[in-house]
Amino acid sequence: MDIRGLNGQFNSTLDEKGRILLPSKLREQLKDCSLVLTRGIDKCLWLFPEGEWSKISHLLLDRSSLFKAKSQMIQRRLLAPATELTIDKNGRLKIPSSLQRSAGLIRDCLFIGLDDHVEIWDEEQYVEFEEKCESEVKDAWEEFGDLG
Amino acid sequence: MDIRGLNGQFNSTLDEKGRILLPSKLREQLKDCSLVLTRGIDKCLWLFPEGEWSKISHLLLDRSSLFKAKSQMIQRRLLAPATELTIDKNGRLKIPSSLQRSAGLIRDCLFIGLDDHVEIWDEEQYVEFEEKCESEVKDAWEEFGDLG
DNA sequence: CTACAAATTCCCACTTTTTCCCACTATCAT
DNA sequence: ATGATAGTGGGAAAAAGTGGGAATTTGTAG
Repeated sequence: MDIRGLNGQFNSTLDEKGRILLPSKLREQLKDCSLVLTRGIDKCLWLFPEGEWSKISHLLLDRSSLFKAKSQMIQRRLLAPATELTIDKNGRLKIPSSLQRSAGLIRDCLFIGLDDHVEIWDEEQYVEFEEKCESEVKDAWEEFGDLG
Repeated sequence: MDIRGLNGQFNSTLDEKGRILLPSKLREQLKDCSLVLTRGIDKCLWLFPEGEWSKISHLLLDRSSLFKAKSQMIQRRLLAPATELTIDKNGRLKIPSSLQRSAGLIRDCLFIGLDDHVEIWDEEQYVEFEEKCESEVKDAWEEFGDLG
């Protein structure tokens, strides 16, 4: 199914068994979708409704070739780690341990809605990342204004 | 048999006898195929379902010539090391020691599904390789976005 | 051709991880 | 209070993963 309008920022904690509660607002929006989780471009995970993900993955696969180093790398980095998730009876997701590690998830996490997908960050990692980007945000904002 | 849609990223360990467990999801997908293992282009091994491998190997042979140094090189590097594997009763593969050496497999390994084949990396080698490629991935991703 | 060592295969047993359920607490509105 | 939703934790069965001994094959030197 195709979902848009995912938004909001929520805290949630990962337990020792690698489970994390999907915040209720997101759960509400996503309850009828299959979900796909994969590594994001930054140090986070991306959670997609299956419909949105399949658009992206097909586009990538169509353009990829065993003979092109770049497309192989994109496949390794984004397509391969993708895994289908289900929401358990308590509304939680099980994050595979390899994905926990790649995003550096420890315990306190952040869900960030980005319209067609949701990012999952380790809270500490995210604060760090945001600081690092603060100056870039200002530049990006000015640049953005020039386009209008 | 012809298999597509191989994906996922899995850890597995090579034991002292050169055996490695094929992760259960891949095992499920590959249980009815003969498998071919050969050296990959990067420092890894390539595991192909026989059907996909035969496409590739024929393609390579068709384009190659005794008189061209490059095609001889490709034959030596990719076709010659190819060996047929079987899955044992416990779901493991026996990796010939020459292939272990060429990919630098020690103990902790990574299986990476790439649609029509699976790569087998030494974990440490892969982490190193990925770091080296991280910026390239970001560029490729932006480029990809411009096409959509 | 035989005898011995090395390597491979087969099989069993153990450990770890994952999955499925259920129980408990907290908060809020009725 | 009471019942509903949100959030946490943990036990136990099942599945996945790991190691190693014994049997069998292979290869080699006498």
